[in-house]
Amino acid sequence: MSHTVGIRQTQKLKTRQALLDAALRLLEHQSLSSLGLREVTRAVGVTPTAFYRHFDDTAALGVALVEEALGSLHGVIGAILAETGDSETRLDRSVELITRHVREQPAHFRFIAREQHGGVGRVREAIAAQLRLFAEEVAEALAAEPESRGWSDEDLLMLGGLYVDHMVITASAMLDAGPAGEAQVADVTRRRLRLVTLGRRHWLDGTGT
Amino acid sequence: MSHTVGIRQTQKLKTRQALLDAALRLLEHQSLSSLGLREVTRAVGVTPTAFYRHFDDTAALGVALVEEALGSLHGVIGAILAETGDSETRLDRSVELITRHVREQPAHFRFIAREQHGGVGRVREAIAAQLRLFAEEVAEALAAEPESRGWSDEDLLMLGGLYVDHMVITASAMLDAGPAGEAQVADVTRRRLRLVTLGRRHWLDGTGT
DNA sequence: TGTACATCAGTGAACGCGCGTTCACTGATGTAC
DNA sequence: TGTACATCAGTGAACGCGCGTTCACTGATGTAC
Repeated sequence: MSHTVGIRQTQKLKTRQALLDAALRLLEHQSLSSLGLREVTRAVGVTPTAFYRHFDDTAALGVALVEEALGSLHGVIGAILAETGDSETRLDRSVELITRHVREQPAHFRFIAREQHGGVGRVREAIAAQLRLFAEEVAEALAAEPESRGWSDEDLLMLGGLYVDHMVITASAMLDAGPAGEAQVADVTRRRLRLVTLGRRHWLDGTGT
Repeated sequence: MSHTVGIRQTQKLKTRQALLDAALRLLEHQSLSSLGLREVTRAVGVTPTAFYRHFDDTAALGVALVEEALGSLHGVIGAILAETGDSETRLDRSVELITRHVREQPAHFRFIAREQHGGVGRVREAIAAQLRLFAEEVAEALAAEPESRGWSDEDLLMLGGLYVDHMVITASAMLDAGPAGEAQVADVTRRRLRLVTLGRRHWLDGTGT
């Protein structure tokens, strides 16, 4: 029962993480399909063959990066939406949240934006699956709000997807704009979300509810 | 004055177009940063060195593809928005237009979606410039509508950008969904646009206009 | 129209280089008794 | 606790291959007279 993780496993995980970190850094200026296995191992300081102890190929490493980038975000958006306050306040909080995450983890967001429609199928699918999950989580959180009375599940999912797509757009616009243009991107995003909120409020007008 | 284009120039343009066509086909399953110059010339049937008579490198070829893919769309969106009819009809027409273009030119749209945030800076910039232009054109067309009375230029540009971003999202969603899922993507897009239209209608509520 | 020269799109050989993958290996860590 | 064997993360040499780019070239097209 003395399972104190083990020196071997600890070291292996450390190398694996080093490979992921090095790859993420290299991917800031190129896309996954042109990332070389040797390039990554060289950056870490291990032999090319060591790579195979951790991943089958660079596509598998990419899938692991998707998990690392998006896995920790589950629940975060739902938590924001579950907050109280008027719509304007919550909207500001949402934009702040994205801004902060992008500022703290730019490489992760750049990777997701780049590979969402990139050349590696398995990675595209992994990202799509995570974003679909997000959309469903947001839809579920929206369903709990009084403003959603009378909304069909389908329409809630449509709105959830719209919010998620806007998160991605905003994140990648901020990366493109850099720190200097961050405030302007945040401003445009707030106005877009305000317009969506208005649309949401009048969605059922004339439906007789 | 006998400038009947010239055999030499005609042949050169033909080869250039063949390079563009071959590249576009190869780019359906990979991204530009991993596209090889030799791969393209091999597909066309010319020697690798012939490539340099037309482009400095694959990035330059990518920029030419951006022009080919988006250059012809200028005015098209404005024309749709300039049409008359109730908002629901025009919305249907817009979604039909995107659907048709994507079905007819899937490779071009896939290329744009893939390289919008891809690994090649010059191509990213070329796409961003074109999309910014589209947003401005849409904003201008919107400004001419009576529904836009009281709107600031800034808000019109925000709305134009929102429409353009949704075009791109829709196009890439349709490519991901394939012919089978096309109808469903069109349906969700229509509902999203309907929500945006509602928001637009109530944008100035409480402003005193 | 005919001739002599200039242009230039495409050729073909050659280069050095880094790639992904294989293989047998080493030596520290883990396990059974 | 000590010993003998098993495991396995990382090594290092080797392979065949396709890459981007250079260079001097060829021969059809274009131009000047």
